[in-house]
Amino acid sequence: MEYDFREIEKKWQAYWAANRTFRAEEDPSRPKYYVLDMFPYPSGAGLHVGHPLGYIASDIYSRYKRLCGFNVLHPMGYDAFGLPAEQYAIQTGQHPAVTTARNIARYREQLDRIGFSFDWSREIRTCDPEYYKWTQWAFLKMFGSYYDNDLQKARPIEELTAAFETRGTEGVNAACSRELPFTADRWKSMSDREKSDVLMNYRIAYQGETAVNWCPKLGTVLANDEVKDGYSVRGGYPVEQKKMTQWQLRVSAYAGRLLDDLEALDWSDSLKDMQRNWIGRSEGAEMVFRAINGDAEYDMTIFTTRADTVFGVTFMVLAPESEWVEKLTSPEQKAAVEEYLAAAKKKTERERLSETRKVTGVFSGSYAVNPLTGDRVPIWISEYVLAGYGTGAIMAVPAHDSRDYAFARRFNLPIIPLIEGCDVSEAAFDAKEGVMCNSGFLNGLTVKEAIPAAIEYVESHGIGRRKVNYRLRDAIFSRQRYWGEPFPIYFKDGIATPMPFESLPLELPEVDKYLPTESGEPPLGRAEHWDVDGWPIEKSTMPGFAGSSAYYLRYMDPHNGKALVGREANEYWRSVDLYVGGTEHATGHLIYSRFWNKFLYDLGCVCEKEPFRKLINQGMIQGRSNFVYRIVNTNTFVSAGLKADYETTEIHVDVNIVHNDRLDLEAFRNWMPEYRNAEFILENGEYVCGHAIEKMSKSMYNVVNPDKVCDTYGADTLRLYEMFLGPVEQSKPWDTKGIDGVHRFLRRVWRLFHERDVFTVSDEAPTPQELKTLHKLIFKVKTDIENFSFNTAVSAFMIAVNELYEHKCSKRAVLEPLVVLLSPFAPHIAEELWEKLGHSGSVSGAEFPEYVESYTEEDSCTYAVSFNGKTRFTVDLPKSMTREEVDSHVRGLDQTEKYVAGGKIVKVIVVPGKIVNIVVK
RNA sequence: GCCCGGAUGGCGGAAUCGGUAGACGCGUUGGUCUCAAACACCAAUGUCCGAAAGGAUGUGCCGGUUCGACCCCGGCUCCGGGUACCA
Repeated sequence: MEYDFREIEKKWQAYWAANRTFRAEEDPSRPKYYVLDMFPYPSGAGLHVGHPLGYIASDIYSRYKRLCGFNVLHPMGYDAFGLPAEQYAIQTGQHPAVTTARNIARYREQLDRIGFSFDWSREIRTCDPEYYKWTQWAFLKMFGSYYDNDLQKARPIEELTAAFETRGTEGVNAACSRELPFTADRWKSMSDREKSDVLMNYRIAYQGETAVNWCPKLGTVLANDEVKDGYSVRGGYPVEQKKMTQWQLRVSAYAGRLLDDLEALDWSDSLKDMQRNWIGRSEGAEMVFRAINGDAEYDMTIFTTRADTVFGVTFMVLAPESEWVEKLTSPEQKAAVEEYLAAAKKKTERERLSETRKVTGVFSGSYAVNPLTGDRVPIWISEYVLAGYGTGAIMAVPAHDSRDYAFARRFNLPIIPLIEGCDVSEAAFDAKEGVMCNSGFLNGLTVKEAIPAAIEYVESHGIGRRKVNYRLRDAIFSRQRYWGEPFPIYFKDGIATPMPFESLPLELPEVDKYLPTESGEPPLGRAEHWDVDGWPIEKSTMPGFAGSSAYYLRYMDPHNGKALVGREANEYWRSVDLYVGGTEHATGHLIYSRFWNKFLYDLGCVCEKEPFRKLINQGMIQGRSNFVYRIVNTNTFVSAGLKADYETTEIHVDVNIVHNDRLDLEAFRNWMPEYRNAEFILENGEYVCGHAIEKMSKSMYNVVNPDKVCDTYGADTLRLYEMFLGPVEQSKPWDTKGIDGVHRFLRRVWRLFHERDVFTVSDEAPTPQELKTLHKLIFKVKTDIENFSFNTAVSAFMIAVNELYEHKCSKRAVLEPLVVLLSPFAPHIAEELWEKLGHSGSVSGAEFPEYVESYTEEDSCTYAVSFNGKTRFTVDLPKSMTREEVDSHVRGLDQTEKYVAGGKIVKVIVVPGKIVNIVVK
């Protein structure tokens, strides 16, 4: 019987489904292990061979953990709300729910063919009302909470209201958008509307005006991580800055904890670094400068990390969007300032970025008083100061900050050097080193001493205070789109009012079109009866990251109608032990999810501080594109080797009609009507295509479908090959060159169990040699899986099987453990062989073979003999030999004499089991 | 600019602790089987010199530590990722 992978794979996939082999149940008698993949967005294009890479790795790990006796939770679901389905709906009028369901069915079919051990009974979809009920629930909880900076945790907003009733903002240390102190009497005199506005300043989910990334083409706002280089990540449309009122999540309140708790996580250093940079902690001081505009005077606070340079302040700068701009513009400068603001406002985010380092600015007409020197310095307005960071105003020290330096040069402002011997004639001296001068009481101190000394002075003189700032901004949480979770909020007399928990889910209403309304409202503005007792319901929907922020919790208890996750299920599964996914989520999903989890932790809803204990980032599988070269203005195509002789256009050609870079001419003519009559200029009778490594995408015609690989080679070959390609973490192009080798290996495994196509295993006792092969493999596979080094594990299988094959070993005592070892990697063939070995039930119920060290021990060991560091020959010696015995043995060898040749042995170095190094003089 | 990775044969990649560099697979070449092809199997395969034995050389570049360096240290070059007026 030949290795018929088609039959075998179909048979066992059906078996797993029918027997619910991978169903997980809470079982306190067994240790748990939770393996999670980042769930996919089901796009219309289906899966390509790059998508399953991480799923295969996590599946191998899950199956391995099962063999080790763990109760493994390994679920899968779909991140089903999102832009592409909505845009497709706009074009075709088809309801996104319909296309999404269709795409999910297709994904499921493709996933099933690869033989994953998912527990499908726990499947979730973020667009399912029974699921997004809990997304809405969490939002309402955030709406009903504030962040207490003293306790460092979220608390019910009622506690804050109670504090306001008795003492106003006195002694309240809560995260807020802006500090607006008031007394208890003032609070009591406020209208409901005013109170609502005040509370919005503190809620963890709040509505507030802020500069947002507005994408006109998509008609929606976007979060910072959804914008890259001034374009939307989805779609690639230009994005501009705009001031708008939006729902936001006070993620910034958690910045410190998000940073500190990173330490204990088993994540790669590079990913932790990305998050650290994104959170961007910087230690410094807030300092108050007296600002004077004619007769009016104000206390203006700035933030600096270089309090030591305050003696070198020669001007101040405000962000164009800063609220100080209005107060500090003098009548004489009003026209100039307004012109500058208008020009700045008109620029798109992209223009602002492309004009990086181009210095612009305008004088406000006001002055500030340096609190340490009493000097009056001018206040300017410039784009290089950001409204969203610090206080939106800075003290400028051109001698020691290159941005301030560029500005000072451009507008001829004075530059005062503060460090002995530094040269500021050409550039600023940014380094935090040297000895201070021109700095009053700081003179003579090094910079490292001066910074704390300056802060201490400032604090003790009431000029300012120590302050830690974070770069991390609050997340903009509303999108002007249809296909997302509706907000369970309505506006009663204009006051944002939560809908009761019992009314959830608030289901997405039907609309006639998926476009904004004529008056510019989001698509939900088209819904009929989108109100509560006549009060309008919020018309924005939640962003993509809402549904993916707590999905790992829902898998623990997916059918619970009373809670996101029941206490018992949560205390058993706790958190994800292993999370596998791409680095593209480093500053998005992985921040939001950690924030969301911490919030639920504060509420006592979950028992772990962090959602994902260990994280593996799988690399991307890139496409390998092929090109043909059309001679300009003809329908003639010239082979790659000859294209230099012609003027040609490079055209992507479908990689599925190219084999080993040779074009299938007939298939090409049939590919598209315009190539029907194509002519070719061949080399050696073949058309050779050009190639390049690019992102795998439909438009590059380089997409390889896993179904096709399963058809020709089988799922087990696909799984092994994707692992064999290289380290999981590494990005690599999909290149089918080596796939035959992997397939050959599986056929060889099959033949190990068969003699002339008849299943044959013997009960003979294995030889020491065979036991050694087996136990070396057990050890290697175990350590490789635990280190996520699947490529070397596959190599180890190949070596072991080659050795067994050479000795025609068909002994049960060797082959049975081999099947178990192989089962995480190639589960279908393993199940089939396991059954043939006489077992009933799945191999996943077997035990991982125990490694016996004594079988692999060598009685002799090989020494490599080197002279002056260069290895010359090797010698096998008994392991029992002592260092001295090896020494004298090697000295006495014939070969040794040859290499000593006239010289004298100075030193012999013996490293047990490794090498003998002989130094000759 | 700043932060983090990486660079090893014709190719993908091994070498997990400073100890025989190039495992394993692909490709290539030669051979066995076959009427032939496919499949399978065997052998060779870093580079240079040599018929061979053997020798020289070799992990991006320059230098250092060490008996010994792909690995550690210092200085570069190039490539990839993140981030970008964050005061």
